[in-house]
Amino acid sequence: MTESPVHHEPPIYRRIADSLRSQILSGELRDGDRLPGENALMSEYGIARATARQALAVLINEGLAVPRRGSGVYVRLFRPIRRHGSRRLSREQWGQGRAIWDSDTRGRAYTVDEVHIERLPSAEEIGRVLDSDEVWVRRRRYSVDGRPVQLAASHFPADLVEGTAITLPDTGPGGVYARLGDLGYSPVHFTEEVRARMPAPHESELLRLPAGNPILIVARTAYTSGGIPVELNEMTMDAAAYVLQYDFDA
Amino acid sequence: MTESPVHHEPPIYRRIADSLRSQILSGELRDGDRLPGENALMSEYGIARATARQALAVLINEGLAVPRRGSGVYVRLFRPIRRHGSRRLSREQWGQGRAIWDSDTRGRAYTVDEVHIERLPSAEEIGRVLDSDEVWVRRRRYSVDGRPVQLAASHFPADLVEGTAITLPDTGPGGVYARLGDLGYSPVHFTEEVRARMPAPHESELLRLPAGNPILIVARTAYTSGGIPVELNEMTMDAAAYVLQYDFDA
DNA sequence: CGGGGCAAGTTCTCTGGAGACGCTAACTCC
DNA sequence: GGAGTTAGCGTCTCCAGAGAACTTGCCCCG
Repeated sequence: MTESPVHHEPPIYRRIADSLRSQILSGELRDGDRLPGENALMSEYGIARATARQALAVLINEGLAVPRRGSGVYVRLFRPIRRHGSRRLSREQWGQGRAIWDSDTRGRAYTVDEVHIERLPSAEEIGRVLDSDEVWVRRRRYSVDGRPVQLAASHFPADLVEGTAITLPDTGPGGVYARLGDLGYSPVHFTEEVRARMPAPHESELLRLPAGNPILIVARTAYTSGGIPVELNEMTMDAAAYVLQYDFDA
Repeated sequence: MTESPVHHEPPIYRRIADSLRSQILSGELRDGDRLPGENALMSEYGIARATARQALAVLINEGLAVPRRGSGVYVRLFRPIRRHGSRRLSREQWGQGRAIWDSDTRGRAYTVDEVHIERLPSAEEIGRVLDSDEVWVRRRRYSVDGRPVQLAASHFPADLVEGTAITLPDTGPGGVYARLGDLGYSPVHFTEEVRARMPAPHESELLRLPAGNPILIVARTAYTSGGIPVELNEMTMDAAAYVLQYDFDA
């Protein structure tokens, strides 16, 4: 019809956000630096407060900035350390990873906050995967420096692990996978990984997250080399600020 | 405003958002349904337009709703299919997964849009991991139904794959891992998985995403059973709408 | 019956203003 | 010098209004 190919300029708030983002990603603004506040943006660009807020909201939304009420908006550049070196992973040791929390910190040990163990009738999907009517469920909460970052629920076929330390809070040296090895289920193979970014439904209390906070869901199933499913693990993680790095020494 | 603030009560826009979210997650509102629009919320709750927009923005932000200009805001419930059954994965077959796009569709074949192959001097980090000065880089773009969803860059030590089909666009039957197997590097072990949610810096053109769109970065390193690193793969995915499910038949 | 144009409905962008609340640093007092 | 208080600053929430841009369905016309 008319001149529709008018290359529309992006709206003001987006141009400001793009400018700030490029300053962050280029290194001009560093992690922890304070972004220009609402008043500064208002006077600098001659815009209304709501527009300035909108520009900052873009960066906050993207996770590049964190607002602190009464103080300002600060850069939160999250540069994950990808790896420490080239190390070979033997499959049995999976699950002994370390967590890297934010870029400037050394690896810190995962700590397990809470452990709940139950014997339950298995839900439909879990029963189908594990081929078992009853399962032992290990629920664990992991924290890094006291901040909860991960919920994990591992399901084991009841008849397989009955009477072993897997049904106890303390699984002993080497953890669950060592106990599975004691039972002859070793090495363990992992399959069917699922990644989904979803708003948190109600797990918020345990992770101390507001409802709707984006979380990363990872499901992993473990099979013995004989093809027997021995574990179904579902991890719910605060994805916005979380990087998990496996770093195997042995 | 005259009323004194109740101590810990969430703001209006958040209460509305919570209400809508619970309707979505409970199934009361289904995928594709139209949410009440700005005008409807304004009259229903007696609020200003900006407040209604703010409530809807929460859900849009969380990925539970998608706005369509001139039409409305629609529920976009993303219910990932977790798994098809219990199948054992042999490690060599990793990389032959299928993608499930949205919950109500059957698995669709990944299609590779673009393939670029280069021999390059390896960047610092890649060189350290692969222990090689030069690498062959395979860049691929994957699409599902014509929509680009994933960029992948796989790096191989140059001396290891020189002259093989790995340096060609078409790697032949079985793909890259079969060719690695031909070379005697089989089975392949994967380690050091990294997950990070980041705003897209500039890859936007290939994935047709706006800058700042959240993407999921996954890095995976492959080692032979002898501990030789043979591949460093970095995947950049549109995480907001993406679920990758590995489903191995053999 | 098909196509073009129009109008209603909806979201998007932006303006201006106001009170509440949290943080911080300067200040006062002991 | 140390501790408590206070004022200023900055973000958070919400109000009211208006034009632009886009979608959709309806109506008119050939």
